[in-house]
Amino acid sequence: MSPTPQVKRLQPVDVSAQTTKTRILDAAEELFMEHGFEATSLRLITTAAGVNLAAANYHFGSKEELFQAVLTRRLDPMNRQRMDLLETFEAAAGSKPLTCDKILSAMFIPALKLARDKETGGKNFLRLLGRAYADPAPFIRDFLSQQYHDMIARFRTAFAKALPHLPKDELSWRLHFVMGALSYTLAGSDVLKMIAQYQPAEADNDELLLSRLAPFLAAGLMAPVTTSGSVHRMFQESA
Amino acid sequence: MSPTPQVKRLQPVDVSAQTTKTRILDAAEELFMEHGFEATSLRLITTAAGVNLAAANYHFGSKEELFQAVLTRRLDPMNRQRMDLLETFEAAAGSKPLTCDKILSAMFIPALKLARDKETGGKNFLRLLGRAYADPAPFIRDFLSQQYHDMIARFRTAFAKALPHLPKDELSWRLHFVMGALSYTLAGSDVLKMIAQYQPAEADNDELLLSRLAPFLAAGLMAPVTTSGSVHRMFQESA
DNA sequence: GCTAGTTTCAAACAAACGTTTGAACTCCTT
DNA sequence: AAGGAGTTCAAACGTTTGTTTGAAACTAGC
Repeated sequence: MSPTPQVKRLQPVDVSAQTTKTRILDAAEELFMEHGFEATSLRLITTAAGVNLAAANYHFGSKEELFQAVLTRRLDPMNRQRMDLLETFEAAAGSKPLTCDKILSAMFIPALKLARDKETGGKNFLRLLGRAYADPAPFIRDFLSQQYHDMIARFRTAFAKALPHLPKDELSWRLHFVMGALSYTLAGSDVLKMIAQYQPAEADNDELLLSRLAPFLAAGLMAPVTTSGSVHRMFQESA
Repeated sequence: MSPTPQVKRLQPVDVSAQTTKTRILDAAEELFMEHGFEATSLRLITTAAGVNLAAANYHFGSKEELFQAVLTRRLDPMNRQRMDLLETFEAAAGSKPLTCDKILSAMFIPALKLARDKETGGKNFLRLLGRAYADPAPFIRDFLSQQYHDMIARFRTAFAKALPHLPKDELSWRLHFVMGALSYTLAGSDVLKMIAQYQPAEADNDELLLSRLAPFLAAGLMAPVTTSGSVHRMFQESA
């Protein structure tokens, strides 16, 4: 009846073997992505991971801490890569300011690397990240704003050098739009069908997707500053 | 003991008086916005509305149907206004194609009207809409894609006329980015603090917010088409 | 002023939730 | 081989969830 105890270990020293902890993380990553935080139960996660229900609380403490662990696992290295890459670009450019495209590529390339390196996990994570960005739960928003704080500050100063004519507050807004469009695009993948019915084969190709997003955002960042009240004027005319 | 029955009716014919149904809708709009769909219980909604718990199921059938009713109440008229306004602009322009700014304003102005007309409900709804756009729940995504279908199709042809040089699939992507940035910006309001710490007083001013978003998006829409593989090249260089 | 139809109400329903518990089991050290 | 820390397990905990129920309250029409 006992499950063949004479088999001592099939892969005895494989450190990267699917431990209970990583099995939970992987399953949670996929399910949180698919259904969101609230709609995903620990029972669903542990069943998908093939582990006992109590293992989730044992290894991570609570459901919220598990969610944060899922995010940290990949977000932390990715943001570090982004800052490192930006620094590399700046060092290569010497005293000259970087172009917007170059700075944007420092944001996008680590995301692309993540999407292609790990076969399934990477793409799942980017989608999960995009959705977490829009989640109203305070503990998610607080966690993300803390995780992103350094990276955003770093890129803001880089963009400020690239766009010296732009007022500081205007730059902050545009940076906000950039992060929004990026998150939303990553989270998409089915709202996407609503607008772009063409070439469904490329819908899964994150690289082509970001190669279209980058020029769009670069142009937006470099747009001339509008005189305030122009939309207000438009509104008055048509009301 | 009875609540002053001799007062026949204070506002006897006020059709817009707070009926149970609209009280539930108003409370649900605010609470769904604040906590999301899954994290908002019917008990929370009915308590906030000051009505009995069973009233929600009695008037709307289920929680999902209540959510859809909340969305339809304002989304339907807003999208109709958007299409009407676009038609007005096109009629005024005669045979000449509209500018991107003009088309974008046809998208934004009805949203602005909604945000300012009804004191609190409007802003709540825009935020709720932005969050619903990122919600993974299938019934929400299906509902929204159906609600937006006609409007998106209408604006796509308008943009196609304004940007005849743009390939059709490229336009679809950019339209996707526009909707994403718009939704995300409307949903923001606290992720916002993460990036734009300046002028917190204007953080609540949707008009100024959209007046900054519109030029950003117009520039993105009019960006030159990039040769494919440029991001791929960037990636290869830095890897 | 009674009746038929609509709405409100308190109470209960089964199901699912996150978390805890204490015993069983595994594996490494001594 | 024994012991002990680390891990897994089935079972149960108390809440909370969306929804249903049947009686009470209300609002008309005749």
